[in-house]
Amino acid sequence: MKNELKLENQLCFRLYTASRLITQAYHPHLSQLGLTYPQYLVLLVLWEKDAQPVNDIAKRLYLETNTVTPLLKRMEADGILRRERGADDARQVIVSLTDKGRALEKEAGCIPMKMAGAVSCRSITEKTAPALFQTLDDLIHTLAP
Amino acid sequence: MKNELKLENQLCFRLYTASRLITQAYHPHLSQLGLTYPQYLVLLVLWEKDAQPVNDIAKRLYLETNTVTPLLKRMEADGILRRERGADDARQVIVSLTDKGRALEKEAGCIPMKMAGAVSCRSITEKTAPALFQTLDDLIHTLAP
DNA sequence: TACCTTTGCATCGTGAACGATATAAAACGA
DNA sequence: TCGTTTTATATCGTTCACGATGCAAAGGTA
Repeated sequence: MKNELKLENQLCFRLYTASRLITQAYHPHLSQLGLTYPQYLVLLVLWEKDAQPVNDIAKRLYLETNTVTPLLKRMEADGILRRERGADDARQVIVSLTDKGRALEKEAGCIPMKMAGAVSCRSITEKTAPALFQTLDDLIHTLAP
Repeated sequence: MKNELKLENQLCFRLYTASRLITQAYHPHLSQLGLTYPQYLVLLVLWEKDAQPVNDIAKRLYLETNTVTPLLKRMEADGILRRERGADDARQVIVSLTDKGRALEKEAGCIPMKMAGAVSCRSITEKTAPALFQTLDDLIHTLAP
């Protein structure tokens, strides 16, 4: 068979697998807080800047609103955030953290350190991480619509 | 807020995003063949070696059988492969390509080249790809159960 | 042989992803 | 102002992922 059709030669499969495995590694820490990984990402965005329209959150995560809307609804049902029609623009829905949502920030504070331990390996060090980040950012910007 | 809780500093978010975007880039080529990306991965495994038990395919893709089984059933319904109980071990289900499944290999042959063009950017070249592959493999082997 | 554990696969429920499509508000142009 | 287009979000259907659990065949062990 053609060499390019071998699993081992595929960048995409590596990214797909690495992404899934690292998300799985987050799971025990996040489920303690009652969160999924995509929900955690939404919180990262809102902790940086509260009260954003759906579209801004979606763009930040490179997701579509048809993915984010149900996600936000579940989080609203869990009492983590509020969804309110925009006052100036009635098309927008502004997403804001509740007290519970803000409180989760402190509880989540320890997660990055725990994860840094989990992913540490020969190839990813303080020294090599910046180049890896740069490569992935480059790839993302090349592919982003 | 803590610096580690910023989206920009997260390896996982980059992998998650890069994986989704590159899978989206595959979509137009795969949908022409009536395939999804995970289905394409299954075919990559079977094109390398036909007639494998479910478990071998799942392990190769770092997936669980509860993900792979429905995937294989859909592909069987599409006439791409066959699922048959193992003769020697009746617990196993052996997955084999049909003529249609084998024929898809030729049609898919051009996909890797097309994708290579799509992901080519400053950071990913013939020169830098091996190091990136090595890093991702290292990460995968660190995280794999 | 009878019991027990392991193995291989499947079923179920939930939560993403995402293409296609719908709906209403806002913006714009004749 | 009225009709048209754009924008912001939502709905729907299908396909993954995956934790939890079920079940039957195989493989020990007493």
